[in-house]
Amino acid sequence: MKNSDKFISGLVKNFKDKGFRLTAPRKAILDLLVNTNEHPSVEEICFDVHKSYPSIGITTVYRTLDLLVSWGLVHKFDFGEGKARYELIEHPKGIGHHHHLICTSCKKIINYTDFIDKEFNYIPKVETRLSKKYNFKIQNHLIEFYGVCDNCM
Amino acid sequence: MKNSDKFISGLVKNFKDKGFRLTAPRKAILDLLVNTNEHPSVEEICFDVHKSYPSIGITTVYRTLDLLVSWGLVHKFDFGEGKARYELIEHPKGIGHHHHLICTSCKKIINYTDFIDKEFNYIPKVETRLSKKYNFKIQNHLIEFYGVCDNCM
DNA sequence: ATTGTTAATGATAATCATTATCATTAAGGT
DNA sequence: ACCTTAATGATAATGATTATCATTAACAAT
Repeated sequence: MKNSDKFISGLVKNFKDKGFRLTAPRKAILDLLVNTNEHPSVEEICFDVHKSYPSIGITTVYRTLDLLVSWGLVHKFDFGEGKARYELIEHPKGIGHHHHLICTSCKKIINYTDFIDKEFNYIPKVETRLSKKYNFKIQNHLIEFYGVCDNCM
Repeated sequence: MKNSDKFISGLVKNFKDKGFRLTAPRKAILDLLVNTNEHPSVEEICFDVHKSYPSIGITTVYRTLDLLVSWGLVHKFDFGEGKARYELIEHPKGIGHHHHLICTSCKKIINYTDFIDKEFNYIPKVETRLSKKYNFKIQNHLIEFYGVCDNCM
């Protein structure tokens, strides 16, 4: 069994366990999310899914993503483009968890994944503390640094 | 001289130094930003500024905020409401720098400001490292934890 | 396997934040 | 006081997201 199939099974299970129906458009959307390394927008997801499931409607893409986001399985990004971008939080073969440097001038986004040890230790400790204090089940985090890039200085 | 006046002077200087004109609507918007503890939306800013400067147009609010964001003086937040919210990055009397816990189910936002020592040490170290590595001048950061709150569990 | 219930879909229209346009106004140097 | 030109604000245009609703199809019960 491919690694990505395992992921899809897990996602599918989520739908069933929560009493939602497992439909063809939902499967097609999940399949796309598992097989991309990007942060696709709704429009891009719709365009791509259209290849395997031509009758896909954009409304369904919005609705399916909303579900996945509310279950903490997908993260919804806003990079200031006026539209959202989406990414599976646990990704079978993606670029993996990453943080961003965002240039406030030209909007360029730099992904970085080369965390130092300090960074690995920091997050779990803070998460444990906050979870307890606020009785909040943390599923994901977003760390972004804003500033001025090379070209814009 | 009031603390908030000092801040406004600094902001004003920014406009002059960069060759932008210091106009009444811009002054009114700065004044509002300095005197709020909220994360106001464009609509809210427009409404409030209208009291002191009734002819304010919403376009000017957008334009002024864009300038301040591009200079790294104001942070533009997206809390998933379909509209942006804004806050002065260095605030004379605000709630101060804070991070967020965001419930992906009901969208509730919890601010927390009680950082532990580890958290104080972590950020500057990472910023120094990233600044050097990517030749990027960091002005601000955003740390958000996503999950499920008390009520939604 | 067939049926019945009802959630899910997708075309379309509606909404709403943001951006573009452009004639008019006013900042700030001369 | 005048001039140049950036800034303004009313309005229209755009574009992402959401609401509506008749139709379709999942899947539990038979």
